[in-house]
Amino acid sequence: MTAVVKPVRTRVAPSPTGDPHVGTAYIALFNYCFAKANGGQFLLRVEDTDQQRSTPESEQAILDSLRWLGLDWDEGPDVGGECGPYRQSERSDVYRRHVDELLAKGHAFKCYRTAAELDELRESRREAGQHTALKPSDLKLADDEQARREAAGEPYVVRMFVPEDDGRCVFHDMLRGDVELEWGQVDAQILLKSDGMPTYHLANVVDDHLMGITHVIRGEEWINSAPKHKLLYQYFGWDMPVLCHLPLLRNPDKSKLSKRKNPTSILYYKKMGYLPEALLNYLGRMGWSMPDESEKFTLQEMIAAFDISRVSLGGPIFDVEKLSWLNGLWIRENLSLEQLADRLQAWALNRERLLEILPHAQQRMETFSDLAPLASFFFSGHLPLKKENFDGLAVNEEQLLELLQFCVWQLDNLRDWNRDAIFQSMKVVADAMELKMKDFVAPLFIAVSGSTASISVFDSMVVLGPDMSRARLRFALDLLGGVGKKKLKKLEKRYEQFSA
RNA sequence: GUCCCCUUCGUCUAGUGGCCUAGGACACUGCCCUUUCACGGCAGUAACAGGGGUUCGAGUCCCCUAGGGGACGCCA
Repeated sequence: MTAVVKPVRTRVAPSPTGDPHVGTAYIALFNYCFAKANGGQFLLRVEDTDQQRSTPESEQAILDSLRWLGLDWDEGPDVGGECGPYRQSERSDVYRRHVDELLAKGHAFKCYRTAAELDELRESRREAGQHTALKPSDLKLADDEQARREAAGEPYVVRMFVPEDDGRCVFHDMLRGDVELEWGQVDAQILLKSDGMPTYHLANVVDDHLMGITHVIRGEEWINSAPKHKLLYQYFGWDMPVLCHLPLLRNPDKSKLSKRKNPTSILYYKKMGYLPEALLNYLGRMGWSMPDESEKFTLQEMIAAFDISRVSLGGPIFDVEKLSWLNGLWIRENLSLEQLADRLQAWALNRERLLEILPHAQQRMETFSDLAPLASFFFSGHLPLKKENFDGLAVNEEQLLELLQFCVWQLDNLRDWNRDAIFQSMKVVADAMELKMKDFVAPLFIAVSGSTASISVFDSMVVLGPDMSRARLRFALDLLGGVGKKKLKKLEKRYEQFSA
């Protein structure tokens, strides 16, 4: 097999809260190395057609994070904006035109089914049979009803036709060889939503084609959608890129790496004081190894030795401890004292960061030397807390755990990170637990800043940022023994009641 | 529930049929270095999920079982 020059593109999607996810960097890293090692381009497109969650800020956060890590992307062809969702009408028009083409060729159809009808259809299928995949024939309305809804201008989506017989779809994966899936599992995927936006599946295929993508390296969770994508390429009459599905990064309990169980935001690791080189290096050791098994290597060294067949398929568990060891190695062996001073200054001891903290510190200072004890928790990772630090609070032990757990969940779901939003979301918990604000915030003070005599928790959380704040609360929760599984379920129910 | 993917020390991994008495790294334990703590050095504990094949020979190839994960959305 000979290597051909391949432009490679990776897609990155913002998460609902806008945190750039390490999983995204992981996929990007392998795309980057594959492209560079094969003389191709690394093209990037931030992708999210969901207007609810995608914001210019969340898109920018991902781009900034990748740049911080040193994964610079190449200029790609202009297929409707270099990144960002398909908000603008002129950009969604690209997809509209392609959908019209499929409609005209008879590969897609308009579907006027309502959400309630879909639920019912799925429910009855689940009860009766095996598959829940909805086929074109299941969705079909009587001709007169279809005509009626169309005439009434009811909202519709455009779905793709899929085979309804018993055959199987075979596609090739660079690492797994031929993968076979049953067509019976493939539903009549929506291509165009009723708001006129394309779904990932359509946008993905159209963009890849227009950008001249030859290799798609993505996460394992996409294996099951490969048949849909293959079908779309056939419908359009386009060549399909080579597919490669990378294993998923895992939590210590082996589930897919998630924010609820592990800090997943790149920003968290940045704030924690990890070097971008070390984080990238560590990501490169996830499911991959240098031919000589070196533990420490640069991006350039990784590219020079890159061979995608060296990827191992077991889902690697993200081990913060080993990452920390590696980071220490980088600090000790790769930085001169001058460089270390520069890095530290850029990391936290810079003017902007100081100006964020000083408004809260100034009133509480008598001498300059008061700053360190007052503000040290802003520069810390995990606080040196002990169980005893939580003694003597107005809340009992059980309430304490509940309170922290509720707050963690509340903050997980918080989109806007500012003082008011944080305060409001915390107040919801205080009210639900029928606690006085003073009693309620005391444990938060300890968890976030290490002491009840400190800068306002809400202000502190704003400065610390979402990832570090959440990590502090989670750390306190763990320190206090955590919440058992049974208890957790009960709490989840209670939480659902008052958070909705 | 249905389908797909995966399975070497607790964790990351090496291993592409004989070089495997299974190697390295993190973590852990012990010793050395050291006024302390780290760093560093040395040593130790620890794995081929189970069962069947194929083969002169299997961690490596095939099948079954088990376990884990993922997908089944007008999310990506």
